[in-house]
Amino acid sequence: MNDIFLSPYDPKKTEDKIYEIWLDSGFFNPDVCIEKGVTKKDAEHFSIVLPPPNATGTLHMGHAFEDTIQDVMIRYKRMTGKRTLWVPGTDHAATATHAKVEKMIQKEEGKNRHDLGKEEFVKRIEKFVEESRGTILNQLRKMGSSLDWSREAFTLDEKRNWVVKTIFKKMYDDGLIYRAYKVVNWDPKGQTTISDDEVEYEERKATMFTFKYSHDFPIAISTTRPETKVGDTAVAVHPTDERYKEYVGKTFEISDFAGEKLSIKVIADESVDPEFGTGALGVTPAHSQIDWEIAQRHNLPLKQVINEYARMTVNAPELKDKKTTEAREIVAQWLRDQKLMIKEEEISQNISIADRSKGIVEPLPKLQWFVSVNKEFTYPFDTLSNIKKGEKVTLKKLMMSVVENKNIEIIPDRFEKVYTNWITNLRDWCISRQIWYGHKIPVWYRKSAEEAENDEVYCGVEEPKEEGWTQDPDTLDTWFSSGTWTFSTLGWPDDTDDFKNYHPTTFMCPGYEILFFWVARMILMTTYAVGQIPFKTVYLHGMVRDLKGRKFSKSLDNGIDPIDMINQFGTDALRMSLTVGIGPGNDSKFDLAKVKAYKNFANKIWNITRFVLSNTENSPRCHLGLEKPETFSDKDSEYLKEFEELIRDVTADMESYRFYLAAEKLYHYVWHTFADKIIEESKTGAVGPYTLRYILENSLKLLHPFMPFITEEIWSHLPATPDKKLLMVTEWPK
RNA sequence: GGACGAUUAGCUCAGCUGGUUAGAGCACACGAUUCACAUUCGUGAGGUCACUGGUUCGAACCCAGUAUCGUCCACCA
Repeated sequence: MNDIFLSPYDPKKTEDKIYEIWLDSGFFNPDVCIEKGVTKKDAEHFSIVLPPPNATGTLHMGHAFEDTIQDVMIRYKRMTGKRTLWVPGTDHAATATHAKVEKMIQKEEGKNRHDLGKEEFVKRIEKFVEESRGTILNQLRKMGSSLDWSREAFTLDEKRNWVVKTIFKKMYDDGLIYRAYKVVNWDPKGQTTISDDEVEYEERKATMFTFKYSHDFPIAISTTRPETKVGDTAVAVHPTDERYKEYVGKTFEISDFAGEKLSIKVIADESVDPEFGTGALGVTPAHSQIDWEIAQRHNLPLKQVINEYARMTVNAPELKDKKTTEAREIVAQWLRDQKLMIKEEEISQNISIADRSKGIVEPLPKLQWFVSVNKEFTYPFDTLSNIKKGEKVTLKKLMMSVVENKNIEIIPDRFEKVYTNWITNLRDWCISRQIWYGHKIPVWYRKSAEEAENDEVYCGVEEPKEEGWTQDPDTLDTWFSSGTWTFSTLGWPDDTDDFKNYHPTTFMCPGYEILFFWVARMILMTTYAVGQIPFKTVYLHGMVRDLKGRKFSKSLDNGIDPIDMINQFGTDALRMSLTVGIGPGNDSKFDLAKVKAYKNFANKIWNITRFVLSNTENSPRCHLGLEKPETFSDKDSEYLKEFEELIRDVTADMESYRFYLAAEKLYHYVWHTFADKIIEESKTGAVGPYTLRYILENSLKLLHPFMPFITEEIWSHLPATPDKKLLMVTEWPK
């Protein structure tokens, strides 16, 4: 027996060394596995593309959790002989990175991005991203992740940029990407548009004002934002509302409303709720999504009164350049002074917040790029089981059908409903952003004499050759590129071996919070551009929270660094604590005691090995490796049979992605059956050395996906068996 | 307003398609231990499985409803 077993297990002496051995072996790369004969060339594939962590700093406990789940599946599948590939990568995370670096520069140098200029600012971001990537990739290694580093990708590298441009052009040519002047979500703090998904809601107290525009105006309206009312062009009532019927169709000129001239047409629209407020809605087409839609239906003029900095643009001197919050009180006071105010009441309402900057979203009309989810086009592929070549489809239909028809399995399945409900209500996706870091929109304009809307437009993967074209200054929503992740990492649009061999990928493991942002977008992009599903199974994991059930956040300062945990307890202990008993879609509370318990478990395995080796290595019945005795004692037979059952159980759990149960069973078996019963009984001679060695060796195999370091370390110290090789590529027991 | 989830031991949670006396870890009590391991072992206490009704030979599990907590979506101006 190696002397190493005489002292307690020390992860620090083991983990980095073992990871180097794995790297040197090359077995993280399936090509090497095939070359060296540990995987059959024609074996079924199992592939995962790592959800790329944002290159904005360091990995947190949620990443550690996510990485563990994936590595558990990857290691298990590799051992069962699958052609197993796990592709690493990082995400440029446009908005998040942009904001983070701008904040850092502001703090350290007191400058904003405009002080630096576009070129310099983007350079600084790239430098920051490069550093973060290094940190993140290093942390992934510490977690033991068996990622194929030779295939590493970045969402903003040249290859991925090529894919993004290719798909943008394809969608543009298909009429699925269009440019339009519409009311969008504008984030005045981040100075960019954002998509509907990036809007969060926060409940706040507000005042609901009820008033009339003028004493001559017959209808009272209610609003929480009186300052926007200087931009009203209509009042809408329900068509059946008897109270206002006589006014419908009439236009009222109001010579002075808080210093502005208004022209208000009374219209009838089904969308108005006659029960709410006065039953009449002041329509502000430029500053409300819903009002914009009403205005479209009734051909109403639009009057913008607020700018990108959330300041008033009207000419009235009391309001001009005022912040909207100031203007609100000025208009309210004017209404009171004019005796036009009818009622003021405190209500609680949801206000829209930009998820990244936390700025209050200001709906503004802007000329932006959109992906149309409801426009029909002819499907060009014959590779999806439910949609035929030549069929008329929409992006929405594509996204819906592959989930409804179970081409893609979502675990836990309750999220299927959440997904389909979201798709049903999906509106066109605003994809252009006014930030500097990200994929540039592959569109060029040539000036026309008139307004921007009439510019000549060129969309292409490469810039136009002739003179006089200017590229669109905007960048793309980061999720546009993330949506291509499963196939852009595998070489598409080229007909590469990787793409043929590993796509559709088998498994995807994101948190449920990015079901819409990312999972849905991957399904959209892949079914549209490639004619395949991106993955067969999506395993949505929950969030790791602190012991009080709160999110980990900087403001609470309750973060726990996975690397600290690794240093204290070892990676294997951390991995077990993040696996056992945490089912899909469930949030978990991170408990130090649990990590400690699995550190103890690691030591238990260590000592079991010490006992088994010292009691079997000189046993005459146990020759080199494992020579099976001719007859077994009753106890031997019983325990071996019990172990077969464990193998079957654990294997079945792994096959159906119930690794959180498999890990628990193994823990319980190894400690309370193997150590406490079988080994104790072996001391009386009732259990033979073959049984001990057999159970030890096969337990190591079963535990390896969960606790790769200690199992590989112990494996390397076992007396040689005929097919001695790394545990990570040893066959899974049957 | 809509959808979904949770409610099981003091705490954190398992319990996969309904099947003996409901499980684990931590914590607790008592005891053991030079002979693999004090990062140990044994024993024990501790539960109306939120509540009400129903289906069934049988319910923590299925159905209907109630309560509390939580999440997501929509958003009324």
